[in-house]
Amino acid sequence: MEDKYNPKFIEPKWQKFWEENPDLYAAKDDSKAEKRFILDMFPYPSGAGLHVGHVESYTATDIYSRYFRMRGKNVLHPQGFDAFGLPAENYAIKTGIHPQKTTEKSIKTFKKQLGSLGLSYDWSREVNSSDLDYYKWTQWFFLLLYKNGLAYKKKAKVNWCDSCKTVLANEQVEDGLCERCKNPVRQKDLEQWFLKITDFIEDKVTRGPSSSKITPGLLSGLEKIDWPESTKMLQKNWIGRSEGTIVKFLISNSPNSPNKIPNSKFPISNEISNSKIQSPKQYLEVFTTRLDTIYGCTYCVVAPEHGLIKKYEESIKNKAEVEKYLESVKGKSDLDRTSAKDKTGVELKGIKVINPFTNEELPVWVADYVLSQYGTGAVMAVPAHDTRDYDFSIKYSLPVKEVVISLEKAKNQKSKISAKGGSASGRKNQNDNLKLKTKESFTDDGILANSGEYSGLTSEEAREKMAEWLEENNLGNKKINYKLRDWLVSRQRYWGAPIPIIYCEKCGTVPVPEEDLPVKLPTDVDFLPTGESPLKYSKSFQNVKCPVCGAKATRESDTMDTFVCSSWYYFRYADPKNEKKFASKELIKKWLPVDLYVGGAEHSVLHLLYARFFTKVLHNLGYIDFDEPFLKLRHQGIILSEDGRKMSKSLGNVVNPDDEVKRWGADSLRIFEMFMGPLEDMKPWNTKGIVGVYRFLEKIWKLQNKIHLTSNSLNKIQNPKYQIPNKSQISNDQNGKLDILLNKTIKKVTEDIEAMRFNTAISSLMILANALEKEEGVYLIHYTLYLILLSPFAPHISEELWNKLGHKDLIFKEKWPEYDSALIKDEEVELVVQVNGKVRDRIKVAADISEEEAKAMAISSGKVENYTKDREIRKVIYVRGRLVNIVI
RNA sequence: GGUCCGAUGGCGGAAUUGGUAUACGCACGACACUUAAAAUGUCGCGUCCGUAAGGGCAUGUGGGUUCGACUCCCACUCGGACCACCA
Repeated sequence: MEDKYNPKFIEPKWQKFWEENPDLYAAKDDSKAEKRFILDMFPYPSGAGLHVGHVESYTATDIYSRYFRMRGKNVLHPQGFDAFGLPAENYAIKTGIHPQKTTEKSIKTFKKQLGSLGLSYDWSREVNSSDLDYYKWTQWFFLLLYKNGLAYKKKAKVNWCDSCKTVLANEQVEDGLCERCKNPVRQKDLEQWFLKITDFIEDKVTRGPSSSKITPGLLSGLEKIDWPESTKMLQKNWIGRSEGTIVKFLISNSPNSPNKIPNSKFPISNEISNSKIQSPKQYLEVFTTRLDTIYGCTYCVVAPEHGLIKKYEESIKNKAEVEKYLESVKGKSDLDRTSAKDKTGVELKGIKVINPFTNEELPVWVADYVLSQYGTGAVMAVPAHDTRDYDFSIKYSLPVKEVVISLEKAKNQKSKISAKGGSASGRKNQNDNLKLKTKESFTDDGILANSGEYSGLTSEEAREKMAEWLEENNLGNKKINYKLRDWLVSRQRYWGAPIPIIYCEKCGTVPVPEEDLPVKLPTDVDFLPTGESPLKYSKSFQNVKCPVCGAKATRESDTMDTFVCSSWYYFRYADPKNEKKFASKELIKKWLPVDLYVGGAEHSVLHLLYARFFTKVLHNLGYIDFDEPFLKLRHQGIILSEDGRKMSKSLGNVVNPDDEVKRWGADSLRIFEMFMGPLEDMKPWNTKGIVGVYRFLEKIWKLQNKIHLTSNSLNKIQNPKYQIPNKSQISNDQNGKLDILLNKTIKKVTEDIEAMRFNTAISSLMILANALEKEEGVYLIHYTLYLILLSPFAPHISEELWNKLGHKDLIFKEKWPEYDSALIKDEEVELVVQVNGKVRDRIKVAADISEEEAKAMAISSGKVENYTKDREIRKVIYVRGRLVNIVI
């Protein structure tokens, strides 16, 4: 009786076996073999369990891991759980069930689901960021940063979510809304802990024992790592480095204004020089990347929060109007403020500044399109060359003055000028031209005009020269600005790692001594959010003795952003049980950095930037000798639902991997998800598609009945340890074709796995299976090698069939086959014969045919002669093994 | 608005990186097996003309480079992702 492929039976059987033999997948700390650290982003154990996106990336790393194990590498392929976080706490608020309980339960479900997929994790190294033994080290990291001046507390305007009642990092605010609950975020002043990530943007001299070394910064470090270009670009943009200049605009009518401007290039106007006041000069500092446009500056704008307004309160003549405006801005949420396309502002009447280059007196406006946090919170407005300033100038009828013209325009004018033969008329012409063009701003670099001695220079040259002049005269300096802010890590939440700080009335801020770690999360808390951390109301937690003086003191009641926990977890896998250190130096050296990291692109900035920061800190302090944690990074693409939309509970179009495993088996689900398309691509689910993969596995199952022995191949059968037949063996062998195909498949599958092109690897396995199936009988050697190639993709069926062949050992203990390069070359090839690039014939020739012979054969081909008749052959192009192109 | 990416049959996608476009899978159609259906197997499956042999046209649109372009260059159209008043 023929047995049928039955994943329901064989998959649990092998999963049980693997579970009972955890050593099979364990990474060996003491092995001398070359290591491979292959890592998945550890999941947040949500109550919803695993989704198909998890399956996609976990299968990819599993295939990769299994492949490298078979290549004799010492593979570290661990998994763990990012277990702290808001959802569990929110659930606790709703139900009163402690987050620890729900988290434990979710983790159990997750592990069961992961097990049902046949993933080859080394569970002996599991980490859980909410475990005491884990967050002890998260706190240790905080102290490390604190002790090195990289963690500090300051009062700051923070993003506050009224619904979550907590602070959010800039990165967690989307469109002015809370990333999690979509509530509008508002600004609030709070004392908060920050980590100094901005210290590591640029390269940095190390502080560790070898202080002559450099820690490459977050920017330059991107250059040497194998990450998707788009991800690197996102990080670069997020860091937002821009080179510019600080320019000091003299506040001309301040109570302390000087009577003249030193070093000005222009005679000072009477109005200003007659001013009587003679005391320290007051300046408005602006930041600009377009210093070359400064002759076109027609006013300045400060942010509503800018200090100037308060300082010169008395000089402002339209105080009521300004105050009203400031009030209206304050009422706006971040969303209103950034989504408003219409720019608003009010002139600060009575305040004037002086452009250091032109000596013109300019009005100052306040407007909320200028951001207080960026640069100096003040800008010079050049309507002719900045779209925002242009919009604003149109609305409030402010002058527009063009001072940069495009290269082509400059050329045209030059020819006009020379045609007219006089520079005087030329200049006039130029001015006319400038006045005409006020429909929109020209924001590109170009050639300067109307810019005094700088006219005629390119923008780039002008920026250089102008900055020099400013520096010489103490009126400004070059400055690099970044969008990236320091990382705010305080959260007014319970379910996170407590910040290990104690506040003593006498001693002030005191770090918890290392030997007192961990600072344990108390259990006597009420989860209902109050705007303060629930820890604040736990007596057992709050009241402590000051570790320095022993006096009564209180603990910091905020917990850390969960991204702190996930910034270092990959180190812990190297040495997960260490009680003395976050990981020992030797084991870090053995396993890290991570060779392959796979996870969602949504982490392109947050987690991946923070993790790099932590690694750079450790490098800088001499703990480790590498400075990038993840050498190679790949993202799995989002799997859409069948209708092309995103899967979501509310749309009811979520595919549950459990259902698919139940129906088709884990092997089918694994292969199907890999076969859908390139790993990184976004692709829709196709319910019917998995059937094809199931049929493919069924086909392989049935092939076992075709294994047969011919007299020709008897030697192979008698020797159960297979070997690839050599060329002389196959020359008499009817199945020589299959040997060639098998070798080609070995090559293709090997190369594709290494490049993570799993979809084409599977396709080539299907082609070989189809070819084997067409044969009346299949050689054992072919089948044996086939199963080995299949095993990383479909571990259960491969192991079962291997076992049925009578092997005592497991298939994944087998060596990955090498292909025979002599056997991947066809003896005969099909040459395409083209006439003028169009295919007209195909001829079979020996693979090693000479160029002359090939050309001659092609030309004499009957079909070709129809086209070449009566025409002269001008040229013949030969591409070895591919084609002959006859040009007539 | 900016930046980046992409566009190939009815669908997911392949194409040795400038050399046979549409591999592999799904869907579909015909046939075989069956009382019937399912399953399975065989064949077909870009499009147009043609009984056929064969030929024309096709990789979003238009142009260019080349003996030869899905692949390189220019312009445009559409779609997606990210950022979004960062001076």
